[in-house]
Amino acid sequence: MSILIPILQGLRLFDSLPLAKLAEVAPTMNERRVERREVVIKRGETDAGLGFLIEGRLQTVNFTLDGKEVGIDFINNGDFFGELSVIDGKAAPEYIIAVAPSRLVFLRRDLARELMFATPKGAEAIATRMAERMRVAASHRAMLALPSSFQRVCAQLALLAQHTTQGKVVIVMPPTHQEIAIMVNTSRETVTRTLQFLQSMKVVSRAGNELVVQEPQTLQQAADGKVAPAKA
Amino acid sequence: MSILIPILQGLRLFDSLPLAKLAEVAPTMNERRVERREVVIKRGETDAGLGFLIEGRLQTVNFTLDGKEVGIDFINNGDFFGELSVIDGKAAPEYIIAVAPSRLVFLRRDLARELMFATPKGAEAIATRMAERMRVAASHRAMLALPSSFQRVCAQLALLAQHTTQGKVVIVMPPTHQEIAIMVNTSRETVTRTLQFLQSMKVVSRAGNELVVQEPQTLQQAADGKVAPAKA
DNA sequence: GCGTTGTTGTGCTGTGCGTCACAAGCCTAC
DNA sequence: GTAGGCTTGTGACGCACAGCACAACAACGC
Repeated sequence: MSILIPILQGLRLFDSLPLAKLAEVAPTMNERRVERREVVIKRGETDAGLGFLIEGRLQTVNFTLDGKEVGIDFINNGDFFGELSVIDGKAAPEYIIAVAPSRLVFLRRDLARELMFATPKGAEAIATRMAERMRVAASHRAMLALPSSFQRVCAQLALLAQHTTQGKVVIVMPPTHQEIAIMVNTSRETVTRTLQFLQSMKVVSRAGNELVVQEPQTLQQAADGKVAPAKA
Repeated sequence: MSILIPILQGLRLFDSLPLAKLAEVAPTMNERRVERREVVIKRGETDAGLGFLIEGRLQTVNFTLDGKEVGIDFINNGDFFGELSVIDGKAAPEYIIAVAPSRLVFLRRDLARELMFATPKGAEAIATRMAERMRVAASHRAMLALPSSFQRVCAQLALLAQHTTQGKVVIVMPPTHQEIAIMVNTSRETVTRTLQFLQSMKVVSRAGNELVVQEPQTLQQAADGKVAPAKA
């Protein structure tokens, strides 16, 4: 019996799947470890299969013709990725790279399709997950439409923030300024300046490899354009 | 037997469905006609059901807190919409409004779910369609990330363009400058100026209620930043 | 210790484009 | 016709911010 099974059971897509089915597909999957900056899926690939992120963090990115990097969104623990090609057989629209050392497994396309479509439950699980992705995409687009860079950075920080059990709001493993910049379509320097401003206002503060959001509602107001840095 | 059946058969989601099933659900749907600017689905609604656009054109839009309108994408003949709430039962993330007089029908949520999930074919159809939506969303985001407004307008025009049977490339029922502006996150004036420039370069030209793209590859190059208006 | 490489911080300059303002078409209505 | 809507076109102003340059770190290896 594969050592993967307990890991697979923790994945959202699989949590409704009977153990027997899991045991059936587990032997076909093997783990892969990638370093930071390593490419996981190339744009244009069609047969990468369905990927699952066990540990680490990935980012979907794209490149414009002039070589500028464009960040799309992050993939966190337990998420799957690469489902578009699995569903429609067409080329992957973007690159997926690791932004932290990560562990992943892949499921062959035919087996993935079987899990996804053979049962109503599987279909519902995959549709629900895709709907979630669409909602993330929608909020990301709404963010890109914000008028000022300052607002976009704040909005992105608000999206990244998570509540801890102690009621604090933190961003774990904060992305680099550069990584934030390409997500919100601005320059690295503007991100730095925005964060400087937020720190001077005591809205956020650094603590090791966490970014603590001290005033979540102020951050939200900043994203909404209610709070802005002084002109001079 | 409902007069709707032949219409429904023309819809992409239904083309693999047996006639008997269609006849079963058709009586529960009734047609609705909306005028330009009328709201079809409000943000926050949860039980609108699955909508189908028979004729006309819809646009998904959102509003920022300061009242600015943000265009997301267009829904054209034969498309369905409102699937997110049907799948996950959560609130609609955006408004859907008519940009042209339109005819639509709605399918109740429970029946829609049955069609979508009861059979592997239905599940595949809906997943494929959602994958298509995701790809559109991806290309839309890639467009929003383009550095200059000029490029974004050109890229949006390129997305809207369709090939006719005579090998010409046209944009039928072109959106107003304002509508383009909110889609590409720029101002109406910039859209006007971009179009003026493109017309002066003979890249596009107006012909009645069509916009003819005379030089599709030049338009694409403009979107890629290879062609730009003169500084002065 | 030293060098190397990646990240963050800050000043300066130029300009793209958002915004305001207003003119000029083009509808439909009456 | 004239009036009141929308949509399109164009000039002028000002500022947010991209881009450049460089300094100050931190983290790693040797």
